[in-house]
Amino acid sequence: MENLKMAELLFPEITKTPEYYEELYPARNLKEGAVVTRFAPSPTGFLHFGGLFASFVGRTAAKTTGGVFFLRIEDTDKKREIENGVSLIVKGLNDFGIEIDEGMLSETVEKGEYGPYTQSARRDIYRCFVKELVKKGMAYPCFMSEEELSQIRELQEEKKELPGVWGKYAKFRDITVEEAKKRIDAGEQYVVRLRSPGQEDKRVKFKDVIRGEIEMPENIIDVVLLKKDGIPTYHFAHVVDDHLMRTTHVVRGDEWVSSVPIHLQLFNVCGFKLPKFAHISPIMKEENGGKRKLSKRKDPEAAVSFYEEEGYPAGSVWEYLLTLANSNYEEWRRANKDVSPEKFPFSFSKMSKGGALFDLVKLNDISKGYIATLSADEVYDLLYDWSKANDDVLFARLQDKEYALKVLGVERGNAKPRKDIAKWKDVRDYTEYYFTAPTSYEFSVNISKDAVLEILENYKKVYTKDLTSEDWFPAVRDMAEELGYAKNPKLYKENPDAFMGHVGDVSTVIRIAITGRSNTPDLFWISTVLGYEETISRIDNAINFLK
RNA sequence: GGCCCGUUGGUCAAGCGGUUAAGACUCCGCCCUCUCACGGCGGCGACAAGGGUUCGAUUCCCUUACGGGUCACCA
Repeated sequence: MENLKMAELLFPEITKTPEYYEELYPARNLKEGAVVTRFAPSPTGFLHFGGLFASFVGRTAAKTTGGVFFLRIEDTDKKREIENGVSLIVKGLNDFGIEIDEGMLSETVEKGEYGPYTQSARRDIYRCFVKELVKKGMAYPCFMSEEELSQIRELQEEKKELPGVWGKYAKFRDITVEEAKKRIDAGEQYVVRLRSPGQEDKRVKFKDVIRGEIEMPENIIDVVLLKKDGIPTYHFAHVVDDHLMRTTHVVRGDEWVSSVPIHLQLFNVCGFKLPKFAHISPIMKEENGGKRKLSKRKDPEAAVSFYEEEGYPAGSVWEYLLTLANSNYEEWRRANKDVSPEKFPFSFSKMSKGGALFDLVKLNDISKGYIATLSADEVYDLLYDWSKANDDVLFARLQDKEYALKVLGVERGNAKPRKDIAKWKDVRDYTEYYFTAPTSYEFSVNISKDAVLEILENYKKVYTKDLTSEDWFPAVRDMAEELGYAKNPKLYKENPDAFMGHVGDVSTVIRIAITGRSNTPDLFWISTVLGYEETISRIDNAINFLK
């Protein structure tokens, strides 16, 4: 009776019952084994790599099991919230192709039957469930002041006891309705706390799908359920939301494992079925020989916008994350070259328990491999979008699509495609010579100026309009031989004194004349892209430069 | 400090009582080759330390060290 009165005193405006919500959000009709999970960030800043990783894992788990992945915004802390926080997260997710089945699509728009997906819009739901707890005597109003709280904390530290409001320190546990009413009428503010049924010497066990069995002391703290502003804490909101949204797997960072005993207890007192937990280890960064968590403030690569700005395609980042999540992915990838990554049999239990160091070199390697599998058209489209926002010069160059496709198509699409582009930011420099003729040249010191001129003059005669790719190299080789160069490097090495050099030296001279560089892809194809006139004109430029 | 978790080559990692301790990235050779890239072959390089248990421990237990997380009316 007392409990019921207390509930009405605290929550007079709540008329709905938990049953109402249970019916409103029925069990999901999904096939056996389907994973329902979510990404539940606070809108406090840009999406960071750890968040992207967590949502990626959730997305992958849902996708590979025919489940649901949704985005819930945890905005119960108004103080830390920033403007456009939701948009920042949604954009970050979009940029990397993390698709959302349900939840927030923008600052105000959402989709799905289990909403609202923003916690601030769920106030009545939480209050309804807290009211129920009060009715059952499992929760109570607490009028302790901040000073009192820090006082008991000091005392507890002194006595080396568990800090927090528990047992004998929970002075409002048994407050009467009369007293509560008196204090409320007097304008006192209060929080609602759980009356923890935990016992000091008991332990709880749970199984994390990544980390396995974990055993910890049972929670005995009367945790805050509703803050003085009537808004729930993370702990309570998490329990109510994930129950009502029918989450099967709670995927989140491993900073949460230490509060699992609280969550376990909360699910229990509410009479909710327990979800499975998947606690992901953080991605680390090396610093001064040590490891530390990738930091939003200190590390540019912590912000997902870094990858967008550098021009790592979503597919590259996706594959990198997959190798980070399940290390057998690379092996699977090699065995299933043409299969979509979505078909990869993702497994929580294969995830690493320790934090992995973020490895940009590895990302580059994976990205090169990924970009090498793309067609010139695909590269063009991705590059077009990227340069539009990030590189005006490149963007202007891409306006001549026909030419750009030729440039991007050099040595692409064959059995051994080139792997030399890791990110779009590299492209401008990498393709520079297709768009601007070299203005200065550095020919090898081993070859005299006269010899260079001789090679170039002769090459103008050799390089004809109708030359094919099969004929090109033999023609260069013959020319080299005539001028006194060995027709292959081996011959030259065997008898260096007999030759002026070898065919490689000759083609390098030509290469530098045309591109200004000593290392480039196949010269014939470069010339083909440039066109006959341009090629000859560049040779002439080089000749004039030397004279 | 209490409570959790972790520690296999420079990095990411297989391994789950008996293995010459996989593989990938990096680095270094060689081959292919007109340069570069690709590709192929090969090499360098590891079970944090000490105790147990066991015929036998990288694998199981304990201790130590180191690293990480957490102990809010923040998530």
